[in-house]
Amino acid sequence: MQKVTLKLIANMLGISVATVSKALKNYPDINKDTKTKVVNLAKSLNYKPNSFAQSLRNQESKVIGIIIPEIVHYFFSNIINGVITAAEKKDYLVIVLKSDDSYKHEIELLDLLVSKSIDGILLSLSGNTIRFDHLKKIIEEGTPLVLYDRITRSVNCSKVLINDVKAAFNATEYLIKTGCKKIGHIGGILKPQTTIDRLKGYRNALEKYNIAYDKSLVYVSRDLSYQDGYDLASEIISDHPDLDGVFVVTDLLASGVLARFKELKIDVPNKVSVMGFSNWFLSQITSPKLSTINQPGFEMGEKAFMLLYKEILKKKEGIKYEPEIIELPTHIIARGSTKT
Amino acid sequence: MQKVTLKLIANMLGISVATVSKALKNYPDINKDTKTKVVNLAKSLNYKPNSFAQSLRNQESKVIGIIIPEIVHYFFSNIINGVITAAEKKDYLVIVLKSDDSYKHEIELLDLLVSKSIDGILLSLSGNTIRFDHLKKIIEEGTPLVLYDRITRSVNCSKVLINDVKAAFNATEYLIKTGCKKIGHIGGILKPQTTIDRLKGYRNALEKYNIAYDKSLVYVSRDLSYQDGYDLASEIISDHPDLDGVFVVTDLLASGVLARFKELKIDVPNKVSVMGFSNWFLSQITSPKLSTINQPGFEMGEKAFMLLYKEILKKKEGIKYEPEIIELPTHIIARGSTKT
DNA sequence: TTGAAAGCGCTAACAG
DNA sequence: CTGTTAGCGCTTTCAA
Repeated sequence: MQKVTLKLIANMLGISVATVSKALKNYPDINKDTKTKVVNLAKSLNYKPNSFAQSLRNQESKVIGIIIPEIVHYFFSNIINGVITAAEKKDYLVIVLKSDDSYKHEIELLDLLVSKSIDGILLSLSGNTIRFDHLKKIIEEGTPLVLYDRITRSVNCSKVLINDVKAAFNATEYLIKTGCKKIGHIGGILKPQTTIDRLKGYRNALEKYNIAYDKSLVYVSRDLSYQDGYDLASEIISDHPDLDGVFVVTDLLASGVLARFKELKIDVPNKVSVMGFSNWFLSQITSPKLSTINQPGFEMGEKAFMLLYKEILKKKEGIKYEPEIIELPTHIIARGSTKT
Repeated sequence: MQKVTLKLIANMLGISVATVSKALKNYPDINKDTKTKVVNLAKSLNYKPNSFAQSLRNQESKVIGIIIPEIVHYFFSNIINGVITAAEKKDYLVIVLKSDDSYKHEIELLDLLVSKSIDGILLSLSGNTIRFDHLKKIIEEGTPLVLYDRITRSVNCSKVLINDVKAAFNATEYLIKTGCKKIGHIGGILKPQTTIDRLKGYRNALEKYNIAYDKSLVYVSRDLSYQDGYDLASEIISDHPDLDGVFVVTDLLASGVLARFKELKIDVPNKVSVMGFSNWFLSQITSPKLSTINQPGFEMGEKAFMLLYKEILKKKEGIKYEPEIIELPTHIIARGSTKT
């Protein structure tokens, strides 16, 4: 099948390639007749510009890349969904890559994306990224980069995030205000900043209400899995039989806690209240339903893309771009796993 | 920042662009010394070939596209995960697009992908796609296309699927064998073939065990949502108080059914057994845990990519490719929502 | 063993 | 209003 190029059209019409190109691009200095002729022929031949040639010429691909720690993950898929939705509106395509929470892999993927000359990159740090030279390099080389969710303060670029300290503070405060006195915390080792911030919020709340911080009430989950929540629930309750509340760093983990408590016939919320974090879908179907903090994934994806898009435009126009940081609001969703 | 091209390297070394290109590509007819010099300089300058120029020359992009009905969806994200994982091993990047179950949108996206000259397309039909000319056109135009999960028999291309009839038959048979006599079915209106096939499997099983098919026992969900399952559960049990089993077309829907039955104090599985389909993660955390059919999403994604990859290679070599169809096995996962 | 030249398809400055 | 020309960066044939 003969492929349709500007040249072909030009030859058929006996005019030059340049004229055809201009006619198709609505240049003002083209005869109306010529233009109609070209446009019609192009349409009837089903002409599609060769995007490689265009990209080569224009130095832009209309493709961005997103690197995400995990794909099968309620919160992260919401982010992807937000990004794809926003990107589509601006005629951008999205290449999705997963870091599997590996620092090394993250470096490789970033490199891969840069070598493909995508127009920009959206990144949520792997749970094991501790140095940031690879990010700085990318920014220096001129590829727009926006961090979302798992960010770092050490790199100067646009970011979309929630205030984990504040959100965790609110979660813990809610437990206190609904009558809990001995509140545990199950955190994670991954996601450095996030985890640290949520623990901090938990501590801040205790402090504000004059509850002494007890290190033995803080547990650490290896992998934030359902199973791990299940196991840690046994531990925490046998270590602290008088526990009456627990703030869990993520809903999946919290649902494991809930399941184990149920088996142990521990009354939730009357004996122990459980507060999750993220508002995953599954928090609506546990029994009792899980109280949690809403973490707006879709919106985070949308905003992250918009920041990146703005930066791409500025870059094209040769204007310096000042990084922006967007903090998305969170709020408590009270359900059956906490007292009223 | 000066960008590193073959030309730059050639100038620095006082040799020609062609020689540099060949040296970097391990051509046999290059002087060893020249080669080392080139390779070293390229490395020290951190040379990255311009992928647009390469694509333009070589007519290949090493990028494929996948169109999926929904992003935030346990089964589908597993598929995406499988595709991305397999693609990465072969140095392919994956553009992810969602059709939102819209036929019109599906056509547009396909068009978009083709115009970007990606190397191949993976597609799961939207729930509203009833004509297939757009697919045939793509195949004719020479873009490799592989259908997965929601396929159609009307298009001659490679496919990866499960046998929905058989799987639904097994599911229903399992209910019968564990003592259910009056078995309902909750199906969907979307996913034409899948839905139809699962209903068929249900009917086949009834027939085999001489249970009369009763149309009034078959319910249709609009959107396969949790809420819809919840609502339909009320309906089915009030219409048929003596119901003792129900085969539900998807786990999410089934979990809604389970929740409603629990509220109504209907003993699952002793009064009514519930069988889901897909083995979503959430089926492990309902109470009781949901018995279901395992649908291997990750593997489906992997296989779909491999078929596409084979086809892309064949196309490059100019060899005709015969479509292949891979049927993935499914099996019953018996949990607490069915009798033993 | 090397390099000149052509060309992938498109765009844009400039001349006519 | 139209066409010529140059060039984006790379690959490959063919001649030297």
